Amino acid sequence: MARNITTREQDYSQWYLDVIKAAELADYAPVKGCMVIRPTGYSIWENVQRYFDDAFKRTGHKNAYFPLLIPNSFLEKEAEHVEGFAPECAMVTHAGGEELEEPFAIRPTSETVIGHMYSKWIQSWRDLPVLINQWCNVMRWEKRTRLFLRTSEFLWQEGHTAHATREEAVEETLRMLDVYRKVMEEELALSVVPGEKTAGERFPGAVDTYSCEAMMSDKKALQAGTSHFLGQNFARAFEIRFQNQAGSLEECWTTSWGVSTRLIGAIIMTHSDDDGLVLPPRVAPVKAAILPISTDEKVIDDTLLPRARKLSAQLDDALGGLYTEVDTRFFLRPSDRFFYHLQRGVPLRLELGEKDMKAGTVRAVRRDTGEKLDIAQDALVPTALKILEDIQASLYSRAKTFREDNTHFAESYDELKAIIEEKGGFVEAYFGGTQGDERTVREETGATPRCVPLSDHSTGKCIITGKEGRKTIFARAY
RNA sequence: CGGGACGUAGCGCAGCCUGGCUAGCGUGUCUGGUUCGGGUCCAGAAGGUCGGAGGUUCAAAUCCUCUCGUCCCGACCA
Repeated sequence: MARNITTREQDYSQWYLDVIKAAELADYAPVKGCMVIRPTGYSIWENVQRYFDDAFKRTGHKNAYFPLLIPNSFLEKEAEHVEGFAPECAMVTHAGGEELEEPFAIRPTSETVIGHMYSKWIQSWRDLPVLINQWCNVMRWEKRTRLFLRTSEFLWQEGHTAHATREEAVEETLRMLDVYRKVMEEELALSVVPGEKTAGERFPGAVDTYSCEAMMSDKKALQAGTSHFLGQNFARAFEIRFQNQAGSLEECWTTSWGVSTRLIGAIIMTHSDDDGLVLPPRVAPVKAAILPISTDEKVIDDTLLPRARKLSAQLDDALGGLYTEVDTRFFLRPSDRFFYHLQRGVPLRLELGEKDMKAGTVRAVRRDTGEKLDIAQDALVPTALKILEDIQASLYSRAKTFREDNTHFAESYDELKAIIEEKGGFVEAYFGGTQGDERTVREETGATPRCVPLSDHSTGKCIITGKEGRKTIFARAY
């Protein structure tokens, strides 16, 4: 057992922080609530980014960049938006040694500037749809922060689209939600429930908000990504209008959607164990670590290292990138080197020792299960690829099973209370209440409505009001 | 922002109540030896203006005041 990591049972929050520290994913910055994303953590983000970015491009979106500073007046143009974000905005009041006439907000999200620009760019129905995404940092002055899950500054992607019709915009909102779901499941091995947010959980300024809700290994929910149908709210506020084919002016229908570095927190809390980080191969910066093992310098130089390097090159070739690492730190004992890769979540460790050279094999050890097998060196590449795929698949199915096993149905409010208190996890129940009812549930149970799953259209008697309600998932959330 | 706790070596802590040798311990780091296929063992060494400022005192890590910051629980949130 890792002696530098608190067990999940002892203290889940501490475990989470210990895992991050041991894997050197991030560190605290000198500014309150901010973090430094260290190279290993950033590499994970780059992988995550690439999968999403590819998916956005395939659905016709292009990247652009909008400025960090937003005139304060912009935020005030949309009533709900300003109410939602003003309290957590950092403002720039001075520049060039002078007080500014109008303060600038450091963007908490970019609907407003982008809306402003769209109003200039969009004139005609021929200009639509506009499908733009940006990768950037945003700042929200949160009261309580936690590495990756909630930091004052975070990295994310925000897609902003404008359409001619309501139907198109709704379709886009749901399309991107599904893109999120797919990437999260297939690449990050997260099991998520796509659904619609209730009124109390809606994005400020949105007509409808959708999210992908994931379950962490402590059974708490984490909103892993959101997609908003903004209706004509922002188009109205920023005068994003187009002339239709009949020649009259219409307001656009807009959407926005985002995923952030929070996803790294989701990956950590979904897959890792008490020994440290466990990464799905598809997001791991190093998919396989190759460790030549010997104390004999001559053996190392003459046979082990050349072979290790060759295997590494072959594997990189097959993986289509620099995803393997030859660990040449012979000044460490093998067990210390094992431990190093173990805590960094390297999915596959390949040991190459004198015994292996004699037998013509490589000792492969899986991070997720600890399972060891000896692979013929000739067959290493296809076998390693297969194992990596298997790790990816089994991490996903483990996450899915865990989520399903910890999802319960409540017939009544009392039952919901009992499940939240005793078992935790997701609780499905019919709900058709108001925002006030949502608040009551939160105050009395600590749980909030996470989403109304898209896959379940059933209706039933609301556990609070007794009227008709939709199947809704409640959980305590991050 | 409300309630609670805490700032002492990179990290984790003891010492403080009841002021007083050269401020300790674990771990990590460095050196030498030993060991070496899932965190060896032994020896030695480096590393601290005790969060900061002010005060009380012959004397402050310890007592008092202020201040900055962190963590936990709530409210708010990707």
